[in-house]
Amino acid sequence: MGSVWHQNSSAVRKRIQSHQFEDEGGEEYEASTFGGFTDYMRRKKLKLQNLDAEIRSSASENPPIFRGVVAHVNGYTQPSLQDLHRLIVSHGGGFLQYLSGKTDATHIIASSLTPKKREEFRRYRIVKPAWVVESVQAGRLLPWDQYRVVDEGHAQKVLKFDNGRILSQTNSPQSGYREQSMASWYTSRLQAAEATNPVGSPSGQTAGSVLGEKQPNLASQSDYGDFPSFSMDEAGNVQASQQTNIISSSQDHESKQDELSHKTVSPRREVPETKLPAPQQASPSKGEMTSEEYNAQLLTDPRLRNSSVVNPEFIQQYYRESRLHHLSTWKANLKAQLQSAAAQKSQSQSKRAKPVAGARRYIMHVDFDCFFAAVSTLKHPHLEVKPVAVAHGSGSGSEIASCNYAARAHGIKNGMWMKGALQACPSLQVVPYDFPAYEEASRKFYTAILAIDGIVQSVSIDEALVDITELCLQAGGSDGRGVSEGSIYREQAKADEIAQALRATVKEHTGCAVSVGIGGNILQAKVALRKAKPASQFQLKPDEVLDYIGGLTVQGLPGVGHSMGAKLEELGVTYVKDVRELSRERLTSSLGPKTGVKLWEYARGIDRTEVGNETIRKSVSAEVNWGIRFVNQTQAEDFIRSLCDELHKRLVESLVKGKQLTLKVMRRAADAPLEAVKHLGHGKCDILNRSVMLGVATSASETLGKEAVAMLRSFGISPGDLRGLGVQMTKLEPLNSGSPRKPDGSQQQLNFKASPVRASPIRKSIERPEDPDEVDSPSRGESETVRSVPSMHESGHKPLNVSGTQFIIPSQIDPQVVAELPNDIRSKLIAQGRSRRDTRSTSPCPPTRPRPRPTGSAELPPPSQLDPETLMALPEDVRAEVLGYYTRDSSTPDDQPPDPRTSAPTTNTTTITATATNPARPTSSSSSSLKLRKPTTPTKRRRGRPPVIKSSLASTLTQAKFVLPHSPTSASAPASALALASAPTADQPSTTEISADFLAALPEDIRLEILEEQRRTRLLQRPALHPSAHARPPTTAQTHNNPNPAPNREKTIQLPPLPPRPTFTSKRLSSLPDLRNAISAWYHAFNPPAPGRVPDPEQSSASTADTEEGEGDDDEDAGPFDEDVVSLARYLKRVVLEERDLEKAVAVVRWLIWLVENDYPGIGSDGFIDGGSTGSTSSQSKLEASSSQEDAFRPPSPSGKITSPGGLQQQRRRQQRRELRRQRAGKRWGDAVRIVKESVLEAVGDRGLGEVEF
DNA sequence: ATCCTCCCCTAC
DNA sequence: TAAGGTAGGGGAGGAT
Ligand SMILES: Nc1ccn([C@H]2C[C@H](O)[C@@H](COP(=O)(O)OP(=O)(O)OP(=O)(O)O)O2)c(=O)n1
Ligand SMILES: [Mg+2]
Repeated sequence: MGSVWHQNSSAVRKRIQSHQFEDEGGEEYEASTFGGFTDYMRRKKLKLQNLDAEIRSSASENPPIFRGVVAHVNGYTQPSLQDLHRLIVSHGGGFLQYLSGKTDATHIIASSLTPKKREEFRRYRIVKPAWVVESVQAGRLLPWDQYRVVDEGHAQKVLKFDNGRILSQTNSPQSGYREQSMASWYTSRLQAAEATNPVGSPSGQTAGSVLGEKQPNLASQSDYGDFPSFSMDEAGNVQASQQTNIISSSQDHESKQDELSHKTVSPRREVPETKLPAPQQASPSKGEMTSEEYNAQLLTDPRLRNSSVVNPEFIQQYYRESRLHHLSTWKANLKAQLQSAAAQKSQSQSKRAKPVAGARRYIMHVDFDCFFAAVSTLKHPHLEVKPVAVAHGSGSGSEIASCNYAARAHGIKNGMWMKGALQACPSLQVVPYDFPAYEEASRKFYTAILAIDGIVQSVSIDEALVDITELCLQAGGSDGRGVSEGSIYREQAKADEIAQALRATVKEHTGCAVSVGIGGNILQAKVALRKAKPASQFQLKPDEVLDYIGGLTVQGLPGVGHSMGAKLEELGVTYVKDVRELSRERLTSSLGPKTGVKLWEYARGIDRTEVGNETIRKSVSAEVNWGIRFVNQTQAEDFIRSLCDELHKRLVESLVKGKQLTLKVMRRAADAPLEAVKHLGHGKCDILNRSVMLGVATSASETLGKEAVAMLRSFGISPGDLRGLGVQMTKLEPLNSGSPRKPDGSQQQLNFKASPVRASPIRKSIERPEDPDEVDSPSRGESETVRSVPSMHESGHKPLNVSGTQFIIPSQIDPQVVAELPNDIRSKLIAQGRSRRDTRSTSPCPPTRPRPRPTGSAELPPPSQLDPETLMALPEDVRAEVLGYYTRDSSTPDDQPPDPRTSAPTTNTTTITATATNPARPTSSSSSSLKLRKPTTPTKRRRGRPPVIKSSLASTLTQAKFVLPHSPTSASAPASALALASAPTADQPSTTEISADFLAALPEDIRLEILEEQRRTRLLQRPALHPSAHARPPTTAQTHNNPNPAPNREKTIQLPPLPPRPTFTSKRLSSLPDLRNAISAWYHAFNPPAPGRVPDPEQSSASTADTEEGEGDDDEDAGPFDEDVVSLARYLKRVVLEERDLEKAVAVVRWLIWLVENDYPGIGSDGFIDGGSTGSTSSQSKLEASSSQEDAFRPPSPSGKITSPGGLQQQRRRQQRRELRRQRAGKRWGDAVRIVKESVLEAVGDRGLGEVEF
């Protein structure tokens, strides 16, 4: 298998998921059985069907304690949904089976919530089931607040272990009522305790211990406490006591086992204690260090550093050692190879008349016995009869990929963690992986299988399905339909014979045993294999099918895992035969149409699936959820880009490109310790994902990297809390048309029609021949990714729904064009096109809405001629310009009316052709070609504010942006999108590059940051150039043109927040980098960081622009927009009330204060209070009052303000105005601070918390 | 009805 | 120490 294979390509669809990763609990893959998982969502559905009526009627004399309460139960709950329902309804309450977005449930009952749900229910009172139970017991409605589901679902997770089972997971359904019930405050206490006890403390398990349950040893798999690396001691002890035996590959002998065991004893790792040397910290509430600090310390150990993401070669190194990665890769390659072989075969020989309709069939399922273990053991013959397991080491968190039958006799299973395995079998021998040997054995195995004249389908590296119907029927001498006993006998004998021969062959060539299951269909072959298993074969005859299958456990059926097993159990099913008691309807209503039918059929031995069906790849992805320990955002972003390079490589290998990119993130759960149980493992996490529709299918790593980074930023996750990252491409298309990369991709042949291709150069940058990749996305900033564009279609051209108005799309932009824009830009343009969707989905995507633009922007201008592809193909800076132009427009509606641009543009000179880039998109675009209008004016403009950020900024700041981080907002909030990060960013292409002058004028820290960013960008880009497949044009040179490598433009500016400042950063803030970023960007947008703005060409232009608007005026634009302020205030309030993260809110306020104080001493802190009115009310009024003014500033605002465009004023005048404006700005910022502060205080009051100091 | 997105689940 | 990847099936629920 190691050979090289190719594949074909494509089609579309798919995405990733998000949920909480619970597993830690059991063995990851099979072994499981952990009790609790059972329910899970099944209930979700079942419950929905009860009717209140019955309940009510049945219980009437209960005190109506729930009068006024309308509840909805989410997820698994200990008193079951039905019970809760009954309790509530019978005690005067209302119950909603479904929560239609806007309905009115007053309370949500849940024991825990997934991040998604959490977000979805953000506006409700979320209480634990105990509230209901205890209220009923008490005979009165107890205060719900005491039963809050803390934080997110995670919070309580800790408590979960209840029955001795390990439920580690957050939501795992299982928790018993008890834990759920006591939870509430109790829970919080525990959490607090935990928090306090940082990582290191060996006691990491505080929670567990407190509860006392902690589970027995087996807990091993739980991420909660068990053998966290920290508690190495524990682990060590355990190990020591057991003495593991590791066989080195070269020599075997158990004798050496001791080495390892010994070492374990020492507590080596940096012990927890270290943990806190923490410098800053100081913070009160959580006395722990931040995740970044922790990671930094952790990485002090060179060995750890080497095995974590910080190592540049981490990805390669990791994949080289990842068995699961190998399994997946092998499988994909085998599949491709076999499919292509089959295709060729069928082509050459037309044969294959399918067996007649109702004919008997003979299918073999062939599989190596404990594959890895068997092959690895070949090198250690003497271990053959001992319990052996294949793993990377004998440490407690090492996973057993495969274990032999001797080991299984002790209860060990594949996927189990070493700790548990050693407990079950102390004498377990651990042998190392030998991937090349597995490939070799597999190669021989497939060779033998392919020698059979049957239809082959690979299942995995060690497993295959072979349809030998034809061979058997031939041997039997019938068409397979007759009932001649003689024929049937001969057929069956033939099948056995084939299997026998195959097993002998494989055994002979590989030295390992394979077992064969034979049956009349895939299902039967598969279940027969189980019985065949150790080194044998078994043919399940037709007349034995029902009995045999009926005696299996439902989970023994393919496709039935813990979740479905639990649902079935709830339906009273344990064995397959029990399924037969259920009607098809019952099954389909409980499990879904397809699943229900499939199960019904499986229970009767029916399976219509054919062997060898061809399939086309629908997605390509790359992810790493181990070893992820970042100290800062840059590392995270660099890593993501590396992953994108990997993804790019895989896309090219598969000859596909895709239109939808999805980022998957594993974030340390709120209640998870900084150190996972498993060494460098992800531990308990929340899984989040977000996707973007790329207007054009691509495989360019730079594009992927930018989009992925943007999405990552939009999550606003503290880098130290990241535990896993992945990128996936879907909506695949063949790479065919243009070469994937050609240097210039220029021409995608197919597409562009129109204009001759030439790079257009708008502006300087042109020169770069651009690599397609480089060009791709124009802006980089963090934009929020809007995935929106929901409607986009395959062809890509479904217009976005830019429905109307919301976006202001500049006049002439064609929706299609918009659709094609890179997402960050697009998002700006489009605000929320998807708002609806947003709502529901998780994504916090921000529908960024541009500021409220008064304008009716709604109308889209006549379609422009911008060819999206073309646009994508442009060099980044050029594209930025173009986009900036649009952006600008959007912001300034005024201009539009006339639409000068439109017309103009068209005519305009430069046509951008696809210069580079990806082209490929065939068809599509051909039609449109766009022309740009003048590039020259970059437009930077924007209201008088600062150069950078333009509208985007504005938009960003609007509510949309300040959305609670983790979750997507629920429907209600329009704002859901968050994209904080993005906001600042930049969209603004206008700014394009950063001039030297401008840089010079920046504060040192910022400047360094920018430079660093640029450097990084450059580095990254280059590499991309060589991607194996194609060589990219060395174009890089281009960069030179601009003083600043283009890409960064403003974005850079906003980038990172300056470390220096915020002292308060120490705390939680660090976890909100994006938030701070957004605030900084927002603030600096109005208050340029550099003392005096510098005259820089770019800048000046920017300022000029400012002037334009601003000037016209007066400065009204001197300060922040009220709506942004209000938005921030609201957001923070939500942070306090819903996210319940007061510290974060306070930190943000402080950050703002700090910024303001810096520029306007005295105003930010207290001074503001005087002038302002007091009370929130006043603040409001104030806002309103000012608002009128402000409108003027807004770019979009329709008010005619805009005025003199040309505004080139003289500097003096400008200066004067500037000063004036400065004063006003100071006042406005002071007001902003006050408003925000009050909002937080108000929230604090609502929560009944004590006072807060800013 | 049918499609689409976003998950969840399963398998090795 | 450990290397917890990856793709497809399918359900829920909204849009069409
Ligand atoms: N959780 C798992 C399950 C499997 N594998 C790898 C190692 C196995 O050897 C190989 C094949 O998986 P099988 O399910 O076929 O298991 P075995 O071949 O080990 O055992 P058997 O087939 O005898 O049950 O896949 C793994 O790494 N991790
Ligand atoms: Mg096997």
